[in-house]
Amino acid sequence: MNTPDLTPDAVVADTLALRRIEPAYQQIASQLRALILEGRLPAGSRLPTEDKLCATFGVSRTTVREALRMLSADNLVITTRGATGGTFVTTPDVLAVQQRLQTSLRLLNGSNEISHDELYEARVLLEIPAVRAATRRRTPEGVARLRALAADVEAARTTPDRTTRSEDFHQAIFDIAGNRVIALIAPPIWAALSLSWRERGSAHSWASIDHEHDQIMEHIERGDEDGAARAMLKHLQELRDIRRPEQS
Amino acid sequence: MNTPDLTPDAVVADTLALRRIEPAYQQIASQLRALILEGRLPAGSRLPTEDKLCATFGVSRTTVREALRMLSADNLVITTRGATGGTFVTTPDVLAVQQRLQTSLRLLNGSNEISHDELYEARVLLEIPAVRAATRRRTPEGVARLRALAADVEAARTTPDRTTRSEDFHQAIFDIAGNRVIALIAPPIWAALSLSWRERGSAHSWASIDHEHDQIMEHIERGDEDGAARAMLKHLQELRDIRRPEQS
DNA sequence: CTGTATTTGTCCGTATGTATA
DNA sequence: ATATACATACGGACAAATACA
Repeated sequence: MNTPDLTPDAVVADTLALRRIEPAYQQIASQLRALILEGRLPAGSRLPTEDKLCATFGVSRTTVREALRMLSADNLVITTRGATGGTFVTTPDVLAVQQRLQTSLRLLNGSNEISHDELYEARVLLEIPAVRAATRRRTPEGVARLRALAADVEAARTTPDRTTRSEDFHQAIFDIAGNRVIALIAPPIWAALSLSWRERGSAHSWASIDHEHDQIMEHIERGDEDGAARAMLKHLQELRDIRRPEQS
Repeated sequence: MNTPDLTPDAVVADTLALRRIEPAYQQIASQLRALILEGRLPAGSRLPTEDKLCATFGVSRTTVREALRMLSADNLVITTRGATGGTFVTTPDVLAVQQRLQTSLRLLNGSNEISHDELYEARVLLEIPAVRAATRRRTPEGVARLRALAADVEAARTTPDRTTRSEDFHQAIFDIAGNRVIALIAPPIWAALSLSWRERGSAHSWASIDHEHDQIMEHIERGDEDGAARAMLKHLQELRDIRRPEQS
């Protein structure tokens, strides 16, 4: 009656929509994960003890623990030891999300699924609109903060320190721009980018970078959106050229 | 001699830079993770069997397995059963990265660390530069693909189907824009956004959406970057207004 | 300060399921 | 069909950390 040209096995699998069986620990992890994502287990709430989870799921303690380890790797729960210990639903953490995204981008870059040039272009594509938004939404406090950070960059003497301070300066622009989604996504892209860049800072290039920072700040302060965008683009190109000198 | 106003405990902890002890399974996961990220365990390579890992780390099987579960939750390894089974380093997977980013954004949105408006603005901030890049880098094949997808949207009759097709249309623009970093990041943002949007498609709004798609396509085809950007902005605003009608 | 209870961390031994040769 | 190699799962036990009386 039912597609007689298929093998009996295939018919059964197809008509009943059978799925490959999943290990117990994965099923448990999936169920708990769903509860957390649906908000039925709110952040900070405590899961049952491992023994109770064993009872409810009808599995051994090893199985439950493996499921909990998966959730903790997802940054969905943390477990603490001791009398008042247990497994608790974590509050979402921006930093953890950024670190995870960074390693993912790094791996995708390593396997040539995304290229160096795309990372750089993505940075430009994020940072130009961001500096425009920052110009529109600037506040006296924000501008003052930028000035202080630019001074920190100039004061830094070693290359690693300079790099860190410079990233703070750029991050501050994202903060002033006021979009936390963009502010969250941009740093992992920079980080993945700079992992394959060789640092080549010289006293000469540092001076020109300081000058570019100043120009960006001035345009932001004056409310000159186009000028700020132009200055930022020039700055990013300069940063790229410093770190990847032409190799003839 | 050494900061005598601190408690002895604090002095010891400070001078020796002591760290909180980590469970064995976390240490093992960290070590293996580092090996994978450094590329010393290339994608596809096979880890030692659980028994051998027990021997090298000097721990029991339980501990090794919990560490492996953490790595598998990170999408760094997969394990298969059977004689030729074992634990293998995975090749980086774009889809897995996107899904993870989506759930992260969803959680951050739920805990008010990022707002609805920021998600929408982020979409605009990514999509306007993308449609500009797509216009510059358009190819006849790409434009033909856009036409086909726009026709698919018009042909779709149910609201969910329409939504899916429309996302395909937008995704195609990202593909033509040629930046896989942006193309990777945008969909999770949409998805997190649409989770809190109520679908409210009506026949009337569908017609205007189809018209906007056509206009975007025409500007891309003519190479009119500014026009394409304007049309896209108008379209995104329309999409927002449909789904979030003013609630007076 | 000293148990004591609670809970996770870790180990061992054993049995089962699964895929390959 | 049988053997082999591997992950999966169980149950029991003890150690270690933490809070609290």
